[in-house]
Amino acid sequence: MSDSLPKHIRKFITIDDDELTNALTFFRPISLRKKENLLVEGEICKSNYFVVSGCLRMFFVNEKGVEQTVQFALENWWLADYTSFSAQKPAAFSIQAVEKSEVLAIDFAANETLLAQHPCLERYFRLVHQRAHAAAQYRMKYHYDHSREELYHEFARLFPEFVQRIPQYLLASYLGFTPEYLSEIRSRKLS
Amino acid sequence: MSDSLPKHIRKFITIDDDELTNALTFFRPISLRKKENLLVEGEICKSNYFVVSGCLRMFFVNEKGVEQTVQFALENWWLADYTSFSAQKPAAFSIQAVEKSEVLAIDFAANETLLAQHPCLERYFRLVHQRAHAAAQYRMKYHYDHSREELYHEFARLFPEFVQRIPQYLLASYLGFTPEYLSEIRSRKLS
DNA sequence: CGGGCCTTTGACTGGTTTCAACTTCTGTGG
DNA sequence: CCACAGAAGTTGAAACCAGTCAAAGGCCCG
Repeated sequence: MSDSLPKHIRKFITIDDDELTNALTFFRPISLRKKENLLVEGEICKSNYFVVSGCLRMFFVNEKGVEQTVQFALENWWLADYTSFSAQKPAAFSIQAVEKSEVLAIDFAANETLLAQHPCLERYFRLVHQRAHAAAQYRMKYHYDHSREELYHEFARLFPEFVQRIPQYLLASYLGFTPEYLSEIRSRKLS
Repeated sequence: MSDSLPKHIRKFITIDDDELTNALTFFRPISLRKKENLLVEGEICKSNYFVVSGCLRMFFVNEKGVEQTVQFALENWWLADYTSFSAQKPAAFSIQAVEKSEVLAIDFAANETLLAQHPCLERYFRLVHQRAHAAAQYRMKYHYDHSREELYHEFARLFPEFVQRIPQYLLASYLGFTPEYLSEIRSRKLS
C-alpha cells in the first residue's frame, strides 16, 4: 500500500505509529482502469474513496442524456456522494476513473468502527470536510462572479497542468458549458 | 440562552449534561438587527456562527458593485467564511442579518480550546461539515441541471415559506440572476 | 404625508446553446 | 504495423435565454 494516506493524515493530526498502522487496516486498495466505475447513479455509495494516484470524477446524467461532471478528485482528495454515503440511500451521482487510478476505499460500517476505535480520526475527517466546505464556498463564488468564458480562463490559470491532463469535453462539462463553446474560446485566445 | 444549540448537538452525538453545560460556556450570544453585519469582506472571520433565530446571509460584492448572495443560514445552521476562519486570514465574503436574529458565536481560539477539552465535539462538527459538504454537492447539481427559471421554481417548491420570508432581490441574487428576470418569471407563472 | 427602496415592464443586446457537418486523433484487431 | 471505426475536437449558422438599461409604479417606514 502506498504511504500517501498516512502522510495525508499526519498533515492534519498527530497520531502515534501503532494507532495509525491499525487504522490503515480498515482501508481496502482498489485499482481502476480508465473509465472504470466505482459507483453508479441509483446504487448506494457504500464507500468513501481516497485517491492515491490518478483521477476520479463524479457526474450525473441530465434530462437530455448528457453527462454533467460536478467534481474531480486528484491525488490526496477524498470523494463520495456524501448524501448517499451518510444515509446509505441511493446515489444521485456516479463515480468513474478519468485515468488509470489507485484508490483506498473505506466502507460505511468500517468507517463507523474505525472512528469508534480511533476517535482522534474524527478530527482528521472534520478538517477534511471543513476544507471541502470552504472550497465549495469559493467555487460558488467563482460561478457567480464570472462568465463561462472567464471561468475557463480562471481555471486554466489556477490549474494549468490539470487542463493538459484531462480531455476537453470533461473540462467543459465541469465548467458548465458545451464542448463546442470551449473550442470556440480556445481558438479565440490563440489569434 | 436558548436551548437550540444543545438540542442540535444531541441530534448528532451523545454527551452527558455536565460536559454539554461546560461546552456551552464557550459560546457568546449576539443579537442582530436587520442588515447588521457580523463580518465584512477583507476582515478576518473571527468566529463560527450558529443561528438560534432569524436568518443570515453570506455575500460578496462583484466587479460591477452588485452584492451576490452565496448562502443563507436559517435556524440551526452554522455559517462562516471557512477559508478565512480556518486560516485566520482576510475574508472573501461578508455576513449580514437578513432579519432580526439571535446567533451564538465561537471564536477561533475558543473553538480550538473547546475541541481540545471536549474531543467528542470533533464528531459533532465533523457531521455538521459532512452534511454541509453533501448539501454543496446537491447544490452544484441543481445549478448544472436547471435553467435559471427552473432553479426558481425548484427553490419555490422546496422552500415555499422561505420564498415568502425574504425579499425578492435577495432570492434573485442567491439564485444567480437579476431581480428583473425574477419579476418576469413570476408574472409568466400567474397568467 | 413624503421619500426611498423594491418591484414591474418593455426594448434591445449579446453570450451561449443547439444542430449538423467536417476533421483529427486514438486505440484496437487483423 | 497498418487500417479503420469510433471518439474527440473544430467550425459556422441560427435560435434563445437572460442581462442591461431606462422609466414608471407600488409600498413600506419614518
